[in-house]
Amino acid sequence: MKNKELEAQVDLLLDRGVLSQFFPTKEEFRKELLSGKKLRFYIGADPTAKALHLGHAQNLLVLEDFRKLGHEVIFLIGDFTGMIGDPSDKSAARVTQTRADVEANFAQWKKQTEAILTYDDAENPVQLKYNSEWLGKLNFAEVLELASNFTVQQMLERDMFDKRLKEGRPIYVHEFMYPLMQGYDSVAMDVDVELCGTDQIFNALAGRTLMQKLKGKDKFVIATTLIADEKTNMLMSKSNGTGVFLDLDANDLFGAIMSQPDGMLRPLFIGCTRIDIAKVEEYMQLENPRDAKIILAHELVRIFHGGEAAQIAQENFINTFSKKEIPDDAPAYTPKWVEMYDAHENVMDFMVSAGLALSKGDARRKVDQKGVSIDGEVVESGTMTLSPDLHDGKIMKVGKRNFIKIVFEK
RNA sequence: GGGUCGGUGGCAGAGUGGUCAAAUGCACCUGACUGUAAAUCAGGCGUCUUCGGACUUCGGGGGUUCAAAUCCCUCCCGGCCCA
Repeated sequence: MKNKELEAQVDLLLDRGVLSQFFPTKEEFRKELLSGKKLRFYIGADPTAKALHLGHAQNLLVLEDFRKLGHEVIFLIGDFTGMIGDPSDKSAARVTQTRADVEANFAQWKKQTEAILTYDDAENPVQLKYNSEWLGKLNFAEVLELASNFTVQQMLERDMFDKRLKEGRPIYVHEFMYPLMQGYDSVAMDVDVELCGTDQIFNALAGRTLMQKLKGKDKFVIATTLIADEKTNMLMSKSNGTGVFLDLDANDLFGAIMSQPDGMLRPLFIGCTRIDIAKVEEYMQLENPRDAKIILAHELVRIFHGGEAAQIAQENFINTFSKKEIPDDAPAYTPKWVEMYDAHENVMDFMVSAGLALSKGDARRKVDQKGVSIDGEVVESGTMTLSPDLHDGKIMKVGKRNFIKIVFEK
């Protein structure tokens, strides 16, 4: 009886569509999961940014799923590997981070992931580890020993290196070490399963090799799909303008989801929510994709900020964008008194000091382009001064989504 | 060690004495259109401005010139090839 139930849960997870590649095979992994053994899973991330994004969230949700199945799970902070940088781009290769940077970043991460990872479970909490703990202790001889398990040709098989070689771009020797380090993480933690994105398979397999050679153990590598637009195959990323970071507040997160291209809908539903697949397909059939997007946005905000926040964010969004109403929770800002002119700031200065424009020039441009309005009335001149009589309590709108309430001191 | 090419705006990448605040693409901003978007179209995208212009930018420093991203010197950094 119990087995049937487990089997159903395992299959639900394996077949959802988030997990796309299994090493050695999906069947063997499934068998292992059903064997009743408690497995040790891990997923790693380099703390190179202040905020995690939805791609991380997708993978962490899977980690949590396995935790709920009773397995031991480790969230590995790659503080050591982060100092070298995954060789995905050259600039990252030379960023060195201090211990303080790493810790500051991770403090943010923890806050961002508390909604999806259970750090405080009494029986089986998500464990945190830092890979500097073991990587920092290896001496040169040990590193050489590790390196002797691989050939240069094997390293060159990695697409990234191959591509760079062909393009005549540099490959630094220490970058070859990256897969080695990530691989050693597996050995040091003696894990049974590594979860990663498909872009990390090469590194994870290096760990599989090391596990076999050093421990005589077969590590599973389970890769999640990267979140990508179904129509264009464009990855969700900051540089494509579709990156969604987990440090957004409820309103901004809602808006960020709503501004995703339609092709991102299904991947996000599948990867970043646990809404039933059949239900997801139902949503995908809705006549207006916007409605499905609202459901998605609502669900994601609910996951990260709670149900109430999701409701409010949704109402704000509909009022602000669909009905073009002005949100009533706009942050307030007080115009400064300018002694020299014996008056309050003009519109441009106000925009700059309230953070609505980067510079006075930027403010001027926005006004010239009719992008600034106060209570729905377009501001024609940037030199118009704000006065308590005319503007107190009114809402200034800059662009489509930036609002500030003008509040004078009484 | 030798040779050679190079370091330009958030990124990629033109420009090689004045017409350069520096083409173009991406990213970004504003407007129009929409389903919020995407796509498309229009405009913008160093700072300040009394809108005439002023000021600061092309790896660092120094120089030549009426005039330098562009020429020279020097330092720093990198690619490629040969050894």
